[in-house]
Amino acid sequence: MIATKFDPHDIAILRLLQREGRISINDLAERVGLSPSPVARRLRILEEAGIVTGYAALIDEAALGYEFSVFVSVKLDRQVDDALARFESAIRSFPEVVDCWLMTGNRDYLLRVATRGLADFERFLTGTFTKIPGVASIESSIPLRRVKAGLARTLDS
Amino acid sequence: MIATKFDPHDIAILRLLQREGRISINDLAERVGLSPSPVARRLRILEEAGIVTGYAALIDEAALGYEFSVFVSVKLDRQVDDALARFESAIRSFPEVVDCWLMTGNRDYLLRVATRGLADFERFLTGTFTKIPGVASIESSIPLRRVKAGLARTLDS
DNA sequence: GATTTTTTGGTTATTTATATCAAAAAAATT
DNA sequence: AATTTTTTTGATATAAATAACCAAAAAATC
Repeated sequence: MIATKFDPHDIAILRLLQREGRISINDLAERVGLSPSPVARRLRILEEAGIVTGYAALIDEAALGYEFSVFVSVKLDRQVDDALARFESAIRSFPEVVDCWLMTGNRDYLLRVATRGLADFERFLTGTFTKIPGVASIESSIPLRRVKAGLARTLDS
Repeated sequence: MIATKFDPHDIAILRLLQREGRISINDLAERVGLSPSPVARRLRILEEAGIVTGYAALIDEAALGYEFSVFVSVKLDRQVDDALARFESAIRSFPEVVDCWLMTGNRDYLLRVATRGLADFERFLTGTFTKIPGVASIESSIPLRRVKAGLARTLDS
């Protein structure tokens, strides 16, 4: 099932929903220059085709107290499928791990961990993270500030 | 204006909205065990207090063709405010840059760039990115696969 | 150029959101 | 401990949005 090509109306719909995920169909329709019916139908198709995978409320991490992020790069003992799968399964179960990528190069994973502060981070690292079997070494980098907060590529240009 | 403390109802509302950003107030109410009115009011307050900063449709990057991400770490010539501000302003204007952090340590910025492929990435790098004044050196790391896709810390635990 | 297919936009029934207010619950005061 | 005050809730009514249907228009195909 190859995704059929999007026309400019679809792009306009996606672009608006990327920034205003709770906008009404009526408002959407007005701003893309169509009537509500076709917009609702197009959106339903985009959802069913898996282009729009969901909707999320954006919540201020700092307001919740999770303003302290750390980038952690990880090296595993062995890089066989089994070891990767076990590591990834653990990662997915930790709410502290916000984002995680399998990397090329000399490090195996890059992830971002969000906690309430250095103390919480240490607790997570020593109490939980390093207990994952197969973790050979980790390297932490601490950001000062987020410059641009992205979910996915925006349809801006 | 300090954010007033959240009670369990607020947490439940935020948790659901984090995963189902377009859920109706009625459904929300049913699932948090309140009637619609107080849920609507609580949500409005959370929005006005800046806890909920917005809503976004989650769009499959791959379906749009932007399946190729690169992590780029950047070092600037100088680290004076002026240089940082100019760099960050440029970064914010590039839709290719999905995410960007100001870092401690020997590198100044860490960012993720999403493009259609290696060719597009090279075009962006040589044609756009390296033209930003003050960029001294860059280092690219290529991920194989995203293991966990995060927006922000989830309220799972 | 006629026919088929796709897309649109109007209509209506149903669902959802918003504003208001009285009752209940919680907190504060005496 | 009882009363007052404040806060939160839930019901109701009104307005708005959504979803399903269908005929008309546009686009594509032959």
